[in-house]
Amino acid sequence: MKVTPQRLAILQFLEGNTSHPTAEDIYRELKPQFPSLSLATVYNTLEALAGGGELQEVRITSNRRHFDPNPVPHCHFLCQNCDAIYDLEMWPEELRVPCEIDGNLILNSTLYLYGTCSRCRANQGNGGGDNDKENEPG
Amino acid sequence: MKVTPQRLAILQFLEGNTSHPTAEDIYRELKPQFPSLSLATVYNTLEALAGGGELQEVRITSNRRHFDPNPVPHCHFLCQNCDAIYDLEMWPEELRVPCEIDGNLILNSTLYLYGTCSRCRANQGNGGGDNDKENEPG
DNA sequence: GAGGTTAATTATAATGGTTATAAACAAAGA
DNA sequence: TCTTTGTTTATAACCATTATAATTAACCTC
Repeated sequence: MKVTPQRLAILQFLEGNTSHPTAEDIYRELKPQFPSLSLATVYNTLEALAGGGELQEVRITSNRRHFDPNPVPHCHFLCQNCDAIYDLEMWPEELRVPCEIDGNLILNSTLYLYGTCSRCRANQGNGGGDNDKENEPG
Repeated sequence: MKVTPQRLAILQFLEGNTSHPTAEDIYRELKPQFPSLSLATVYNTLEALAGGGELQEVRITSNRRHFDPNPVPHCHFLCQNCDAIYDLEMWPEELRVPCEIDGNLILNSTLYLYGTCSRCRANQGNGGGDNDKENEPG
């Protein structure tokens, strides 16, 4: 796997990033610095990194793939009010892989939670708006 | 919500069905008995039933929605060898909803497992083929 | 460094599951 | 039976993702 400026830029953008961006998000962010960057390159790079276990895909929403540079198993929480995706460190004991359940060999697992995040709960309690889709977590 | 022959047929097809069909699967199965049936009707009906909590969507594969008539929380297991989806009754204690984690209100959750099913493990042990995509469970 | 091989990047077209649309139709109640 | 209202149907649109093929750049060897 060759080292290219595009791949370095994508890796650098993802490093420590907890916003769970989509390929499109990454493309939009890097395009100004990399006018020649192609969306296909972003997809190719993410595919390669995910395949190598260096990041995980997050399929918590119906129609988009998000990406998380943290490869350690943890669960993801989608706030259905503001659409933000949060990392939660909780991970059930039963899901330590590899393991065996009813004769099946379990090699991998995903755990997605849905509800209302603490920030939105506070806003709603204060009589704030119902649907703060812009208020992503910091 | 009106009772129509199409909806009854879809409900009847799903009742007790553990094969986790897609909308397309249901459409293909029912089309012979219902020549006028439209794929859009299948989607509409599934959407309505899922919204009413009478069945659950299973988004265990990358690009297709599967449906499960069993609304009780349980986890889903995809065999990456034969592509079959199995129900597993295991459900971690921590995932009983509603609950609260780090101040977030959790209302719903999904748990997907990936690996090799017992049937494929047995086949592989016997020197059988690697990729029995046709061998769906009975 | 220069040359050659091989893989990556790019722009763009194609894919395909799902959703939207609007007209035709049928269920349920009066 | 009539009317209203929601449903079905066929089809077009949507849009995230993938495939394609030509161009370009990384990396190895000399």
